[in-house]
Amino acid sequence: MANDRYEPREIESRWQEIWAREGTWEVSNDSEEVQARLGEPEKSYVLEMLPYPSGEPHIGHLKTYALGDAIAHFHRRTGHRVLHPMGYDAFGLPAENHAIRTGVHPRQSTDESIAAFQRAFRSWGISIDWTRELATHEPSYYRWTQWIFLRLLERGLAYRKEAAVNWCPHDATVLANEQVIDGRCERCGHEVEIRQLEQWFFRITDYADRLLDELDTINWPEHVKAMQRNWIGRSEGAEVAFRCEELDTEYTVFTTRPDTLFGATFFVFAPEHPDVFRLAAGTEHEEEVHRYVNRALTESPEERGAAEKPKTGVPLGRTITNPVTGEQIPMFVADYVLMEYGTGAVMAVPAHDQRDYDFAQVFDLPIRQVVAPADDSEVPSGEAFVAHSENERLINSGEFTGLSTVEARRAIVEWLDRQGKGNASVNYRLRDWLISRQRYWGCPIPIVYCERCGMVPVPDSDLPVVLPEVEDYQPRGRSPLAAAEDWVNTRCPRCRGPGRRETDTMDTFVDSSWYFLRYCDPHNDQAPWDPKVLAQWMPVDQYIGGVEHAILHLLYARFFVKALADMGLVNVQEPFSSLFTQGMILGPDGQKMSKSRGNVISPGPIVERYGVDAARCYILFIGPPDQDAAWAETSLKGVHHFLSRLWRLGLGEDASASAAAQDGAEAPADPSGDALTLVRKAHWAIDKVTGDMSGRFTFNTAIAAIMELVNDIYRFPEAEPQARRFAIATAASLVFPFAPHLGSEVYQQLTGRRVWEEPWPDVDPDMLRADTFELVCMVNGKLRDRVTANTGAPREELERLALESGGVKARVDGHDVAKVIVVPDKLVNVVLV
RNA sequence: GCCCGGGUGGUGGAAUUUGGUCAGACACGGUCGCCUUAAGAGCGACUGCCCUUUGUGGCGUGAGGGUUCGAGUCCCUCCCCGGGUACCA
Repeated sequence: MANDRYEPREIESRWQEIWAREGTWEVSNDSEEVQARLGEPEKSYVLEMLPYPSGEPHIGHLKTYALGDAIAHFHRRTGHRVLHPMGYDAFGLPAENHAIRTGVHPRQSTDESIAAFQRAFRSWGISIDWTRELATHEPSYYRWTQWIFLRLLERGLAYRKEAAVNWCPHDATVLANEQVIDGRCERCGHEVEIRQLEQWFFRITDYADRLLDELDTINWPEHVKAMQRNWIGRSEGAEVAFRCEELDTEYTVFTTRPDTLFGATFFVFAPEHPDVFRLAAGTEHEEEVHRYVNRALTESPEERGAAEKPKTGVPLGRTITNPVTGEQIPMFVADYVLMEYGTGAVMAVPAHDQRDYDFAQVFDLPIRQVVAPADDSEVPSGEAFVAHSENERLINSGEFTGLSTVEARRAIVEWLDRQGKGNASVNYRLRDWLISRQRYWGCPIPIVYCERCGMVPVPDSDLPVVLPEVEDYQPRGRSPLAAAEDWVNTRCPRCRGPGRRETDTMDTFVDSSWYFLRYCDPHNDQAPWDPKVLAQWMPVDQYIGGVEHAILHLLYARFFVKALADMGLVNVQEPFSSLFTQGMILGPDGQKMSKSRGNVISPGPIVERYGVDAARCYILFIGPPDQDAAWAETSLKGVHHFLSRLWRLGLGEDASASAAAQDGAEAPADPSGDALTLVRKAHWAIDKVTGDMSGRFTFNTAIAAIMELVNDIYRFPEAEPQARRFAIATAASLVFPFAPHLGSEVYQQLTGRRVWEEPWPDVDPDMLRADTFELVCMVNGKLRDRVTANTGAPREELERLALESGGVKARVDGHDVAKVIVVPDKLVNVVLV
């Protein structure tokens, strides 16, 4: 033996080589015939969110893939055929911005980064089926992104319109609503402007109800579902038409509180509302309205959105009729009303809406209470009465007075309906998905504009529309592709006349909205996938990724799958049956890792020094994986120490290899003494680890259980060798999903076999219970004695044992016993009067 | 404001599934010892707080109340921290 030190890198590269050479983690798409013959072992599709290849992988990647890999290994060894593929989300702004700075083509920097990720994944020993690898910037992939775009276009789910859109002046491109955080670009942090532009959209709003309702069918963390519900923002209410007699026009508003209609004492338009100028024309306020609107439009969304700022607005100098009271109520324009939500106009009920109340105060407008608090309490002055319970009743509301707010909602909507003045309605916060980007490094939109035929889709047979080479990536308010004249000028696919290509590219979230489907059938060049093959694998059984994608990616992917399912191309309604969102690894200072803070931990040197098994185990041991955790190198050393101890146990057994060959690592038939203790501990560990892997993914306690097993093996050096070998082999087998190299190594030392080919160990339930236990004897809830009792002993016997025990007896004598609580196999509590 | 999480030793965290003793598993850090020429590694013991009563002692899971024979765990009120979201009518 060269030395007796644990040398992880040697062990790790040896096993990695075997897995690469033998393609251990590859799975095939079986024909139906083969499937029938195999008797259909259950499939399991385990997937981590694909990485965005930029620079080198960081420690967060290691966490994601260590988590997914542990689950994949566990599923394999519990009898599943596991699909565990890998790919790269290769288009996107960072590579392009890098190109602008350095002149290096985005393809080159992206491919270099992909190579770095590939090296990392191999050196981390992640069990990937490399035959299914893909990257979204390859024409063989984005050909089908374009194909899907055309299918959406055919169904009216992709469309072009001019709209007020979010524009990032720094990145010189438009952004989806989901990509604007607090009025700023999620990528570069610059304040977003609003521009009127003609852009491509996906009609995700058509799916709002299904995206909402079908959240109930999937096993996702509740907070992620809540975020999606919030984002979709479904509100039930009514549309109510208000008539302006003076100008003979009608304006509809959306309200969630039709029951307060009698309290509507004025009416407000958003500054962007197209009729504002027309309404003000010829009134004394005309000029003031123009000034106000112009100022409002130049304010950034952030300035305007400040909730605490005092209400401002201007009267339009005209009135409109409240449809239930017939009153003429004044109209205003005010920037607290948003054009993007509802109809861009609201009925104002100052008594029952805080914003309307504040506005009414500024303009001294009437405030008419129409709902009475249930308990007749006074409404605090300066506040609108907005709280509502089932018991509140209407006042000052004509024939509806006395109804509860719930009844009134229905009754007033019915009345409006009969009068043709309104109807029940549902409103959403969700907007259609804006997918155009005025940038180079993305998937070209397969559209040609022809003077004669108009907008013409590129035929399927001409796909892919390949991204051309350009000299200058600098965005100048139009896509850099516009400069590629040879590419832009083309023939119209319909009339063969001159045409010009669409020069915007697609949002990269389009690329990643369907990659999990392509993994199922990655080499198909006739279709994006064969629906029959897809049905073998979809849905993804376990999806793993960061919570930062809770809305964007996860909502878009769900929309894609539903749309594709409606076309008959996909067999499921939801892409990801179960979702696990992992927490971040923070720097040693407890702060988010960042170059500027100088607290970045790179996986490379860590793996070099301690081995990847130690790094992976440490990341999982640090705490529950869905929580954030600060990096602590000393703790990593502790895990390395544990792995060394396990490794040395394997080494010790190697010396007695002849014995190992005879009885392998079977548990001894009838152990006793220390041997029994060890065998029992091993089964306890199997039970604990299996439970942790199946439910909440609390790998930290699973690893702690294996640590306890290893500690016990050290504690009983004299135990019968066969029991020791069983315990060591069990520890190796259990640690394999977390430390696959060491697990393989130690297991092979003991048994000569490959641990990943072995089924997951079975628990012997008899070994989980001891024959006797310590019966806790309490008096009035205080511990007074312990005695040994037989497991499974009847209540009467336990009660007798407790009452006879010295500590109890001394306190019970001379008192009356009120009752005796017996918890089988645990305790007896004697309650005195 | 609203919606989710969460608050346990010097530190990360266990125990929350089903209310069941002794809270604090497993680690980190610390103290002491063994081994070693030394260092490292390794091995072992101790490590919530308090006490002029060292005891089958007292106190202890953000604060206060409650239910119970029994509460970190359930209920109520409140405080604090993290995340999401917001003039959404």
